[in-house]
Amino acid sequence: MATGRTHRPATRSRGIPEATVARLPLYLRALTALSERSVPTVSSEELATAAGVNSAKLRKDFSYLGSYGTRGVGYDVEYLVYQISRELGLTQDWPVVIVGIGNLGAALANYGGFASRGFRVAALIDADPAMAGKPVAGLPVRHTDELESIISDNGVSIGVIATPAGAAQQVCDRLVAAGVTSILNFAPTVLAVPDGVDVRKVDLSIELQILAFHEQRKAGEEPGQGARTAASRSGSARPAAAAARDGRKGPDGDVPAVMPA
Amino acid sequence: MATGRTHRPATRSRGIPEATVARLPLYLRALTALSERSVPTVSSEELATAAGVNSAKLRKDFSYLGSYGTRGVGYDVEYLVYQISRELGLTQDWPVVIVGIGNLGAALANYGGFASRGFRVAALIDADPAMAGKPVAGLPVRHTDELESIISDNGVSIGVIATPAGAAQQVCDRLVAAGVTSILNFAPTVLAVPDGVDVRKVDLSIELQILAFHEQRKAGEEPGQGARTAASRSGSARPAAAAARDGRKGPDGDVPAVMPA
DNA sequence: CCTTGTGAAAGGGTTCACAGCA
DNA sequence: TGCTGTGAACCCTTTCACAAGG
Repeated sequence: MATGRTHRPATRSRGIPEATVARLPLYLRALTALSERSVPTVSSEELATAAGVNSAKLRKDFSYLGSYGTRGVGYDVEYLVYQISRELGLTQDWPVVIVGIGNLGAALANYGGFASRGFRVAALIDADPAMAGKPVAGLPVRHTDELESIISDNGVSIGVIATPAGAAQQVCDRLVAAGVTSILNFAPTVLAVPDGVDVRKVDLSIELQILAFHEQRKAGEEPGQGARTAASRSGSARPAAAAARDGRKGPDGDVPAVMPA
Repeated sequence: MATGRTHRPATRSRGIPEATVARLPLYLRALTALSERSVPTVSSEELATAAGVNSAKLRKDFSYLGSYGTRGVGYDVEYLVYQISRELGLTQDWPVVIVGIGNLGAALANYGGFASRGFRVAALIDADPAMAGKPVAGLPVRHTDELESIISDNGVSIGVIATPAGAAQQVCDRLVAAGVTSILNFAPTVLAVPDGVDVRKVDLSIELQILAFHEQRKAGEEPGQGARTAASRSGSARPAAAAARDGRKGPDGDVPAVMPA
């Protein structure tokens, strides 16, 4: 059948487990904040708290990068920021294209965290001719016809898809054919890509559904009090709570999406 | 400070592993598409392909829900749609509030997949007085002052935060105090919440950084082996030169986000 | 003392492979 | 015959607990 690949070649390269890689950005953010406050060193305990994980996990994660800490003291903030940035490949600048400039695409284009950390929006692309030339976040929107040339001219290897579900696969195919090897997909569809291409997805409705699942459980076993009904009020129910972690996968098509491309 | 829970008595929920719960929405989407095409039954193999997972995993997942399939035949589409919807708590309507109506908030408000399955946007809330009353996606934007009353009047238990990072924790606290027990956070911050409250986060820059990590690896070892994909030129991994951005600037847990709340 | 770094134990999740049944 | 449902193996991740070392 259709490829359906969404895998990664096994990231065998040199250790570092996926779960750890997924947390490095979190550590980096916390460290950057400390750095701005000119904090020289942090303990695994403090940093872990700031990043929302537990210290054992953090130390284990860092152990995969090397021994960057000092026993009895902690980690040097600046040094760690550098090491993690390097590990994540953020010491270089990655040009990115965003396809589908609707509300979502515009929001992404305006997103500050973007430009600030290793990424640069090389171009905004939309299929609507009426959008062409219109400035969004300081950049003129380019028409889809130019997609291929934009990618090769700028050496873009990362693409963001913010089109409606119906256009996603088509856009994806063109991006890949033009040389993009990493895709961040906001459209609620399972993208089929050849081996060697990484796809990560962000799906609003999936997240909401997962929350609804847990919410339902809470309502179902409300302690004492009577009246509950879905969404009555009642603060915390049973700590049947949570696990907010990240689960990745590829959704499939249906749900109307967010914007025109 | 401190991230609320760090420990959980183990997902006692009611059997169903977290990983499975995270995939149910995928199956549901694929099934809904089949349902619309009036396909009566589907095999684990077909459905798995449509959902982007492998059949063994899918069958194992379904086994936690019960034995809804027929050996030698497959699964009844309509029946499964119902069972999964029920399991996810989508047979009831969940009122949701979106706080922070900038580009992102507006995109979320316009998101069709929302209303279509179990969720209903009860209100759009923003801190900017100028926004008050302005219609977005057919709903008038309400001012933050009304947050508490909106939540209790509508029995809202799920809230979406699409504000800048700086306002997120504060908004979160108010939501929780007002009775919200599930939060979907789009702001790049670690939210601290009391036990019993679920938080899931969607973070653009984290996803991009993870992609960059893998992209960097690809660039590093570009194996001769042609035909590694449809991606014509392996010119992938072509980080533009560039040192980086200016020293300071404020990329961090305080990244200028997407919109005002 | 203090905190890191890490073997080893414990838990989940994924995959295998086949028994069981329509 | 064909496909589901599932025990068991396997593998990845998290947690524990302590030795190592500033």
